[in-house]
Amino acid sequence: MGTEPGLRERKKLQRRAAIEAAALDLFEEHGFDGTTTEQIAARADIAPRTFFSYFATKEDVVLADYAQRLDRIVEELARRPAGESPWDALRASLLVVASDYEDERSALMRRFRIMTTNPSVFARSLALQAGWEDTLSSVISGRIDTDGEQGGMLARLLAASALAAMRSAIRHWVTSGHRDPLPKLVTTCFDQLARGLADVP
Amino acid sequence: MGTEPGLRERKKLQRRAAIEAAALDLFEEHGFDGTTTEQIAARADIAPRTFFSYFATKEDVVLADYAQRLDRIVEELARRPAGESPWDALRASLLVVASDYEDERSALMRRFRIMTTNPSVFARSLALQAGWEDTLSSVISGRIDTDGEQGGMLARLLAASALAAMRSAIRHWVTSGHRDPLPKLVTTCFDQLARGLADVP
DNA sequence: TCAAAACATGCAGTGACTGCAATATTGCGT
DNA sequence: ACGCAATATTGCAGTCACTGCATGTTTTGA
Repeated sequence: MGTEPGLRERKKLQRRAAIEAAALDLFEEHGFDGTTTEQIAARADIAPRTFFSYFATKEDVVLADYAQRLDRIVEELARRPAGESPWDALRASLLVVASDYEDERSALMRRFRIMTTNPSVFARSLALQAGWEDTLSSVISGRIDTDGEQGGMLARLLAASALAAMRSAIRHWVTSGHRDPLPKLVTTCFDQLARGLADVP
Repeated sequence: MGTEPGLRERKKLQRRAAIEAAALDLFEEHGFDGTTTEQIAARADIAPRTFFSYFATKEDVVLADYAQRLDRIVEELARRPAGESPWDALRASLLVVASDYEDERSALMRRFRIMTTNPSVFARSLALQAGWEDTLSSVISGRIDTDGEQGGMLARLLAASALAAMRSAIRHWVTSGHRDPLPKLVTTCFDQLARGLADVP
């Protein structure tokens, strides 16, 4: 059970990291479209064919961190006290990721820049976020106290709104040159949604 | 200025429609991945190369209606009285599209079915919706009465939340077998967000 | 030390998509 | 009605992401 990861596992992680590093460098040098998977493979010292046993698509390399982020959110969500309202639980969980983002700002910005300048990467990013929405929605529906048949819709609305808040905050954070710390912006958005959107003049 | 569309324009529309019809049929017969652009071209009686002067990608054929939907929303948004709150204006505008959806239910479901079973179509759909968000956000920021530098973030939050409401409602509409009419579900979601998410138990 | 499982690699192929040059069609002034 | 200019369609050749399969290599656990 609790055995150390073997040589095989370690090599796999190393390789994955090597591919990622090689790819990001090349994307910055020659652009996303200007880089072929062969070039990435060459720089990472692997066979061209091997690239695709580590990443399903070229786009996925840019978004390699999304899976762990989601894990982190779900983990945090599970840690929240049972009495807490779904919205507060979501806020707290996403704030954790927000401060991760703040800490890894420069590394993140590399990926953002590639993402925002390339439609296919951007599209893939949205698809992954939709996956987040599905997951959060089903986790939240366990915390929701509604017996009606529309509980599913409500759960999804909560998850979708939370991610909308997060994305709006991130967008402002990035376009305003990080004037305010991300967690503060995220809090502002969550507060607005908690209070309701009717009062926006 | 107000001249009739010439032969050229009419033929273009006809062809576009022919390609769309051919493609949707084929997608249903052999699946999206199981259909090539050549097959579509063959059935639409055009050269393979010509397909790509009508649609940028194979995915776009499934989502051909998105552009007009957005036009419709923006148009409706412009028609809303100046005194109305941004949120109510968004609600009214999206409700128009919601009843369009309700009316075109069966035609829509064809597209939905293809969209939800194919990751790349789904991803493209999200990208187009992100475009909606951009547009709505900038239109709404004109209606927002906030001088602060965070007005942009607020505008985006409104647009993103409105679309989140719409998507949540649509999802429920589809997965629950259209038990309730879409406009009613959309209203429910908008009401919840107007009132605030803090009160969800 | 050895057999089996897991993995990397090479090869050959498919199909979306592009640029370019040639050809056809339509619009319009005369 | 004619012919020129603008605009579309078409064919061709090419690039590249991605896949299945067969083969060789490394790692593991007994």
